[in-house]
Amino acid sequence: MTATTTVPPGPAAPRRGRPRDAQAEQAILQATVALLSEVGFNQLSIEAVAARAGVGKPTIYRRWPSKAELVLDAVDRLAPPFPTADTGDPLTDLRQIIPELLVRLTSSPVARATIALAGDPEMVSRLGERYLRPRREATADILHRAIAAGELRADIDVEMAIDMMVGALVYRWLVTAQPVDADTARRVVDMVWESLRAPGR
Amino acid sequence: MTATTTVPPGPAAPRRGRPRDAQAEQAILQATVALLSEVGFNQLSIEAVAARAGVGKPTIYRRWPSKAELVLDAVDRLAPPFPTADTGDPLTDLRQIIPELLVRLTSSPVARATIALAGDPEMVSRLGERYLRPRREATADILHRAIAAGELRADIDVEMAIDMMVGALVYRWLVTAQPVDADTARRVVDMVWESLRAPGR
Amino acid sequence: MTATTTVPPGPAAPRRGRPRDAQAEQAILQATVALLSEVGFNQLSIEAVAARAGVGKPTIYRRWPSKAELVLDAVDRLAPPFPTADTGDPLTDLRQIIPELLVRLTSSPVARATIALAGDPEMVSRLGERYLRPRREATADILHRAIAAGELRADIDVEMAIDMMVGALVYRWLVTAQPVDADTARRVVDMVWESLRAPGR
Amino acid sequence: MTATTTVPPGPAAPRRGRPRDAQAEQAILQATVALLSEVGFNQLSIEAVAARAGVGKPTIYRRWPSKAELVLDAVDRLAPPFPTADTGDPLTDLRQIIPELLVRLTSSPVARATIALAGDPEMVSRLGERYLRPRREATADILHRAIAAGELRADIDVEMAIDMMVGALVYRWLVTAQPVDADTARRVVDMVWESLRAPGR
DNA sequence: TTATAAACGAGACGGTACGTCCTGTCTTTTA
DNA sequence: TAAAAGACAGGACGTACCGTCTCGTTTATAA
Repeated sequence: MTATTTVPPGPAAPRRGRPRDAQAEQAILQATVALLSEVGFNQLSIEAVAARAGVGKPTIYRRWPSKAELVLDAVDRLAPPFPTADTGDPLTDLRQIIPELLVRLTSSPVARATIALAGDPEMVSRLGERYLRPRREATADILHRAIAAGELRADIDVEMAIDMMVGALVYRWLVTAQPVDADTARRVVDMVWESLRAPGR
Repeated sequence: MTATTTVPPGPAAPRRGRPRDAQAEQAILQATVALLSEVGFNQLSIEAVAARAGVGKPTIYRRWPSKAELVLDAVDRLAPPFPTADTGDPLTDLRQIIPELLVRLTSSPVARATIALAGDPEMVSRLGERYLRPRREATADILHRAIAAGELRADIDVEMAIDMMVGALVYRWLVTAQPVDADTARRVVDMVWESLRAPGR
Repeated sequence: MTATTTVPPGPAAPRRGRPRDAQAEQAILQATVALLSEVGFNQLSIEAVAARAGVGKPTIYRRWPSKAELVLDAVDRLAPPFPTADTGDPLTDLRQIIPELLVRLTSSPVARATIALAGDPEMVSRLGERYLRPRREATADILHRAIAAGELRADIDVEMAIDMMVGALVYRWLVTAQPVDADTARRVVDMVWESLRAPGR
Repeated sequence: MTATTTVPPGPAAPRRGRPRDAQAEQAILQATVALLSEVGFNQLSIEAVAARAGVGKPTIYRRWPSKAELVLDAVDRLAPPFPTADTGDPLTDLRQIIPELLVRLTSSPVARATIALAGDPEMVSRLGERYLRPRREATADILHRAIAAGELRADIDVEMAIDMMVGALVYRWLVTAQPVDADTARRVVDMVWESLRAPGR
């Protein structure tokens, strides 16, 4: 999604004047990502992004009102494509989707930089809406399928289950400052699955 | 612990010249905490801290080498006192210690500001050493007692169990931007406990 | 004269395409004059002129290559109509023409703005050619008539005499930042006339 | 005179904190003068002055609130030392002082740049107070001595006489964009002197 | 009548400079 | 000798204009 400040009123809005340069936008986002992984969020300056992208500063400010918004867009643009799985077996799906998601996330060059956004509550909710929600919903679907199939208890708190799986891994990554490997991720999935299993299965 | 750059050579060292003003140090830390909760880590400036504390900038730089170190100290100084529990029953202990810890943590005015420190891997490890480790170890002790008592399986990964409990709650707090209440924390504890219980108990 | 960059090749050149909008030109010049008297030459921006005139910036740049040229044209367009006099008596003519000229000049809203153009030698010569020369020549004519009539000495430096009259008044206006009144102007004329009078008259 | 914004309250005011660097001030004024003669007032940027002087921009803004004030000070600092004369004969004094003053003024590398200041009435009065007034008064003294000696009429307007001499020459320099030579200046002095001479001398 | 050509307003473009704020250091006076 | 005060060189901020360049839309002559 593009962070245009003025949204065109409709599909047939003519947008007078010279249109915005799509190449410039690409160059800015790429420069942002490159610099994020080089110097981190706090040391990132709009000035440097403009220089690296070969673009004037106003061209950046015309599109994004702040550094945080720019980084939000850049991270979003660069987010690893969401892994999906529907093998018919929910546990297999989970064992595939969660490790892949977390491994990708925590090995992304901008992942840690993204954390700095979490200092601002507003940014957290923006990140949540654009980045986390779709991934959460896919995971929730799998769990609901498992409940429908009788594999998991019917009274479980699906949201909490997701928080346990994702939270444990993200927290571990954050605190230990080391990437999360697929094996660890799978063990977490199994532990949570075990604690939610329907009795007698 | 105070981050003095020049450590006194011994307990009986007279330290020539005018001694450092302990009041100034207090004022600086208090001003830091106040500003952290007002404007957040990213917007916090040494300049503003000095002004609010009624202190010169060099007085701050003499004691702390960077904004991050200053914040680290301020957060540490303000950290809620660590809750302990040893009722004899490990589950009761966990049900007491974890909710109290998390509720305090996530309602602290500087909690969110602390997150911003996580953007810098160096700061993460510093935070971990000074703040998280003692709390982790107390929790690990409880789990080890439970294993020794035969209440939990002997082959469990204690570190991972802690990450699941704490991570789930921290992640939920971060992502939903809402405080964590004692009831939610207790449910997480119970879920994890259940998944680790020794068979037949 | 309008400072068109591309001069039409002749009076009967049809110039294909849409002709330039005369209304736009008027609006631009008027906006220029208005802004000149409001903010002065140095603070005048093409951007503001375009906005005030309800015109795009290229429409201005298409006609005038620089701010100085635009202001030159605007000043020229607004110059007070040149007073003339030929009563038969040169002193009477001078007493009429010089005060009127100077009073008009120094009370014009753009007069002071014009001074700023004098910072650029190129602009000075342009201003001289277009604005000052015709007025100078009319004044010189009067002095020459006076010489021919034997009222002034034959060996006087006419150019210098003009500089004394006009220069004294312009300088006074510039330095005292007050308008020049007709009475003062007439006294200057009389002083200079006196110092140039033919002996025995 | 130095354009310190905050004037020390008295001669014995200690002024706590690090004092302003006199070398920096010199470097700034010299850089200003150099750039003025290179690019003129309108093209002069504070940025370039700071770079040339090897100084941070705030160091300039701490001392001078605007480009105009800085230039005013630089011009003042560079003003040619005021020529004086008191030979006993007022006409000789005038013939000496006026040409020297005007020749110096109009040949200074920053003279034309100074003209741009005249676009702002405020600057004109500042310039007048600091630069023109003392020179005017010296000239007025000579004329008053001549009146007292009976060489000039008692009823003359001294201010106007000065405006005629100085104004004619400045105007000529401005309009013809050529330097004023000593001979021309002397002829102007003589013309004005002649028109003011007491009858019978 | 239909191209073709040029001007129109709007507004984005790469830039430069603005004047402000903050950085981390250095220098002075006071205690 | 550390304190406060405050100036220092430097660098990034976000803004205002610069002068140029598309855009899509008139408006007029030429084919």
